Amino acid sequence: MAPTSARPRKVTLADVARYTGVSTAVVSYVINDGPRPVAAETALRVREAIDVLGYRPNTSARALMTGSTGIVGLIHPGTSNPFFGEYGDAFYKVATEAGVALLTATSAGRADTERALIESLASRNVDGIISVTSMTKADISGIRNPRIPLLFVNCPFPIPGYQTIGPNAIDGSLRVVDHLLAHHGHRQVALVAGGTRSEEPEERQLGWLEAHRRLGLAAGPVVRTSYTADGGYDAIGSLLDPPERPSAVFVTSDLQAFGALHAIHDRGLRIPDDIAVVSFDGTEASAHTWPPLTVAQQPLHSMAAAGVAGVMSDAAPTHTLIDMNLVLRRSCGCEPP
Amino acid sequence: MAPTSARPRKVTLADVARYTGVSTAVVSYVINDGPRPVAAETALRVREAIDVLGYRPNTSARALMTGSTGIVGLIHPGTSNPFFGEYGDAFYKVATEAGVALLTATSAGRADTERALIESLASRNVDGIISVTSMTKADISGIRNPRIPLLFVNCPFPIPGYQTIGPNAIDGSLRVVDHLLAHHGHRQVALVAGGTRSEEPEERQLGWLEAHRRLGLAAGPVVRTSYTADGGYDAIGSLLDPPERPSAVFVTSDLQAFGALHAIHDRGLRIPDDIAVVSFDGTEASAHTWPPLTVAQQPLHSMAAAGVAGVMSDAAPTHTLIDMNLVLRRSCGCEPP
DNA sequence: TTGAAAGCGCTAACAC
DNA sequence: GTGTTAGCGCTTTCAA
Repeated sequence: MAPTSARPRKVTLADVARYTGVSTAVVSYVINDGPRPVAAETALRVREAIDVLGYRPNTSARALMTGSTGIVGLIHPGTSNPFFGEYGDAFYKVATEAGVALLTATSAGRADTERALIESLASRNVDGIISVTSMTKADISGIRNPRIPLLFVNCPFPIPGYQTIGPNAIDGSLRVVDHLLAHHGHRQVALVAGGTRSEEPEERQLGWLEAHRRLGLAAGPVVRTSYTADGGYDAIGSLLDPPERPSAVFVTSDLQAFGALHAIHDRGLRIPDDIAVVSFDGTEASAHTWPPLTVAQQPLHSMAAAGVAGVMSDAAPTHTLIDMNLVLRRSCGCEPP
Repeated sequence: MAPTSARPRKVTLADVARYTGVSTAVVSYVINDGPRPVAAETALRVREAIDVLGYRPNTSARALMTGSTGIVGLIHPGTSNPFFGEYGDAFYKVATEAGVALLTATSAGRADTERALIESLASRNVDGIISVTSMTKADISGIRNPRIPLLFVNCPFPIPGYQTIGPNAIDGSLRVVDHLLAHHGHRQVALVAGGTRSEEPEERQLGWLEAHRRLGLAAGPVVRTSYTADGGYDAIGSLLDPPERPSAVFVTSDLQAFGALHAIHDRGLRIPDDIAVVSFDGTEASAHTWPPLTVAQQPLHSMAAAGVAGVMSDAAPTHTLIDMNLVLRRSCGCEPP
C-alpha cells in the first residue's frame, strides 16, 4: 500500500531549516525568492533539502499570513449543458494562465442556489468570486455583499455595485436574423425563446424584433419554452402545426436548437429547404449537427479573460458587452466553404 | 461603489468574543457546536454578535489548526467535451452532498499535464485528489506519490498503490455490439476506435471482438482516429469508400459518433437502413442526434459517488469496475418507444 | 546575508 | 460553562 505507507509526517519549513542549518527566514526567502537576498550557495543547499525531505509549503499557513488564497470561486449552471461546459473550459484556461486556482460549484441555473453559493464560497476565503449567472433582474436585490470582489458574467444587464460582463446579445441576434431576412430573402422569422429567466422581453428577442423592424417586416410567431433540447423539440410542435408554417426560425440557444432539429427531422421536413434554422451560442457541437447550425457565437474566451482580470483587479462596477461572431453554416441555406 | 466601501476590515473571532464579552474559546465552541458545551443564552448572544459584525470564519486559519481544508482536487480533461462535462456535474453533485468543495483543473487529456496538476493540487493542501484520468499504462510509472489520497476514475486498468474506478467497458461494448449482431442480424460490425491512449487493444475493442467471437462471426474492419467529432467524421470516410460497405458500426465515443453521423448524412446514406450506428458514453446529447443514438451508457453518478467516497475514506487500493447501461434508440434500428 | 521572534486567526487542551 | 493559552506553518520586520 504505497501511498499510505509513504505518508509519514508533514515536513515543515522548520524541518528544512533545521536540516540545512539555517533559519526559517532564509528558507522562506528562498521559496519566495525574496523579499531579502540569499547567498547563492545557501539557496542551493536549501533547495537540496527541500528535495531530499520532500517539503511542500502549507498553503493554509501562507494564506493565513498573506491574506490571499490564490483561489477564485467560480459558480456556474453546470457543465452538462455543453455551452456552459465550454464556458467553464474558457475559465480554466484563463485562470491557469493567470496563476489562480478555481474552486467550482454549480447552481443548476437556480438563482437561490447561486446566491447561497456566493455565501458559501465567500466563507471559504476565496480571493474573489465569478458567477456565470442565472439571475433575472428580479433576483439581484437578493444578493448579499460577500465583502470580496464579486463579478457576474453571462449577465445581460448591469447590476448596481458589481462588475457585469455579457455578450452583446441584441446585436448578435439582430445579425443572425438579418442574415436570414436580407441574405436568404425570408419575409419572416419565427422565434423559439427561453421562458425561464424573465417576463420582460429579453435581448435575443429584442435583436430578432429589431432585425424585422429595420427591413419594415412584421416579426413572426414566438414560442417560449425552457432552455433544454426537449424544450426546443416541443416548441417546434406548436410552430409547425398551424397551416402557415414559418420558412425560418431563430432558436435562442444551441441546446434548444438541437431539439428543434430533431423535431423537424421527425416530421420529415428538410432543413433548410422546408425550414431554415439558426441559433444562439455557437457551441462546438453546433458544427456537427445535421445540418450544421448557423449561429451567433458567444465570445467565451474574451468574456472569461475579462472576468478573471476583473475579479483579480477588483475593478470598479461597470457593465461590459462583448461582440458576438456570426458563423455561417448549412442550416440557414449557406453552402459549406 | 458598494462592495468596496463595505469592505472595511476583516472581522475576526476575537472581535466577536470582545463584542459579546466572552472568551474566544466560547465563540469557537458555538461556531463548531463543540467540543465543549455552551449555555444556551450565551450561544444566542454570540450568534447575534456574529450576525451584527458580519463575522465569517477564516478557513485558512481553521485548516492550519485542523489539518484539513474540506477541499478535494478534481482533475479532468475539460468540460468542452460534453461527456466530461456531464462527468464533472456528477462530481459537483456528489461532492456538494458530501460537504466537500472541489478545486478543479483541466488536463486537456494530456498525461503530463495531469501529472503536473497532481503536484500542483497537492501543494494547495487539498484533502485528496480525484483524477478523471487520461493516462495510459505507460504513463502510470510517472506518477509521483502526492502524500495525500489520490484516486483515478475513468480508469480501465488497476494502478498499483492507488484506487481506480472505471466503467465495465468490455461488458458494455460487448452488449451493444451483440445487440447489433444478435438482435438486428448484422453479420459484422465495423469499429471506429480512439487511437490516442494506447497501442494495446483497449477494452472497448475487446468487447467488440468478443461479441463477434461468441457468435462465431469474424469481426469487421477497424479504423483508429482521435476522440473528437472530426475524428469520427474522417473515420467514416475510410470505412465507406471500399466497395463493401459495412452494414453497422460501433463508434467508441459519443463525440466521435456525432462526427460519424454527420459524415454519413453528408454522403446521403440513411441511418440505420444503409448503416446502423451505435456508440459508447451515452451523453444527454446522444438522445438528440439524428437519429438518436443507441449507446452503452456510462454510470457517471455511481462512479462519481464511488470516487468521492473513496478519496474521503482513503480506502485501500482496489480496482472497481461499474456496469454500464444499454440504451436502445433509433440509430441501431430499434423503434422509439 | 542571516537569525530571532512576533504574529496571521483559529482550535482545543487544560484550568478554574 | 467559561477563560487562558499554546501552538498549527508560515512571512517578515528588525537586529545583528
